[in-house]
Amino acid sequence: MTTISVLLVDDHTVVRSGLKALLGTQPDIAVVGEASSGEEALDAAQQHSPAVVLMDLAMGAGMDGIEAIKHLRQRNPKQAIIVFTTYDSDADIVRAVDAGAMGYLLKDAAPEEIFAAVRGAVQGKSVMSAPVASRLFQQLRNPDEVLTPREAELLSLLTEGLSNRDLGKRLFISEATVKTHLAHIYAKLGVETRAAAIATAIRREGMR
Amino acid sequence: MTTISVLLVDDHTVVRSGLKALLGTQPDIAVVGEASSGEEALDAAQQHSPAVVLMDLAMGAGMDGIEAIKHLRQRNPKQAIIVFTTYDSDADIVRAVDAGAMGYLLKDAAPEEIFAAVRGAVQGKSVMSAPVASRLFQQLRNPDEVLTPREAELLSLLTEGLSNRDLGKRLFISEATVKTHLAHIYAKLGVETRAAAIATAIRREGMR
DNA sequence: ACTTGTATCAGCCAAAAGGTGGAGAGACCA
DNA sequence: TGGTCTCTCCACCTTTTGGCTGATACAAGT
Repeated sequence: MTTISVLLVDDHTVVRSGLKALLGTQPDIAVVGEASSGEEALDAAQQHSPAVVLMDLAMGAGMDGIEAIKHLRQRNPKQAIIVFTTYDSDADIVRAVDAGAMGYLLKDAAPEEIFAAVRGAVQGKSVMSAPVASRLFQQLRNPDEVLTPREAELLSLLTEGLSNRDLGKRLFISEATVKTHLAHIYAKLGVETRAAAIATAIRREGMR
Repeated sequence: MTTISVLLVDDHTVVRSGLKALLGTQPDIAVVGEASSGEEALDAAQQHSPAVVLMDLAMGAGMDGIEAIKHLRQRNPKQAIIVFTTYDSDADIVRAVDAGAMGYLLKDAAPEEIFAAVRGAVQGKSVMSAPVASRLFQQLRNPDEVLTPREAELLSLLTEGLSNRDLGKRLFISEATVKTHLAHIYAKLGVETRAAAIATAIRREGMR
């Protein structure tokens, strides 16, 4: 039996110690490091080269989870990354999978689910919480209504109340392109205005 | 030295074990029970009569945190209840304090903060995370920023994505009046656009 | 009686957003 | 190679929104 080394990335101290306590009960799993931000995660991964990285997507300050995942994948593609977060937002799921996440767990997952995800990840298996899986399944059934990564990115910024101009600046694209993306997003979400899009996004997608 | 008995209420297993691990390092604090829902919390409180209840506001199903706090206070007013949650929503803070919470901690609080809150709570002291305190302070300082009932009604409909015209029809007022109310709402929320108002309302005020 | 707060309405103007109909570049796949 | 996606950009036009100023009416508290 090989021991699986795990790196925990979460800006909440309690969540980290909770995971550590839970994973500590498993003889074949060892937490080798902790990080509370994306930047720290990169350092810690460099230092410990864990087999699995358990990462929260929402980090208070600095690099967000998605960015961190991309960097981690780039440096060590063999490393399995499991997202461990509170919400099952469509956009986040798509972006995380796109960035290279192997699994997607919600924080209310049962301990057994977490263990299974860690063990599965090192074998190249994708393990995800049921609500997440059902969302992905639905997306496969209706590919027309799935936002592209770029659109999801826009929608996410949209829910922060930015104007088209600000969106353009933030994403380094012209206002015209912003409007094009928005039109597509509206069509896919089945709404006519940005207000409705934001409402739909936050309510339906669990965005915050 | 008296040992402080604590009951943990959170629907996330990892958060519970994290808190347990953290609090376990303190000789004067003992976790005497855990619950993952409001209903369970009431039972557990009855059984263990803990000195302090650490409770998450957002519980997946059934009774929410606020309801649970009210019931707990009713049964045992001497018990100190500390809210331990992820977001510092204005509405949640007010409602929790109103329901009888002694403290309000955010999940990214440092361990020392948590210990201090538990110890302070049994002495009747209110301990809260800095962002929470600053919000409460701001509310006391600026009663001007409280929405009138009519404005709140509008804001609520706004978060459903309605246009000014639709808002007018729904509330039987002219579009001009809608615009007036909106201008007041924007000023009070400190935003310039309806998009930002919706984002602020849903995120900060806990509207869903 | 006077002030304050709330709710209602109007008009004007500038800015932002949305609709329509394109179009080119790069990736990927059959 | 041809088709399909995705992302990017443009122009033109209409609708919507927001900023500003000002007004009336009613209720409640001082």
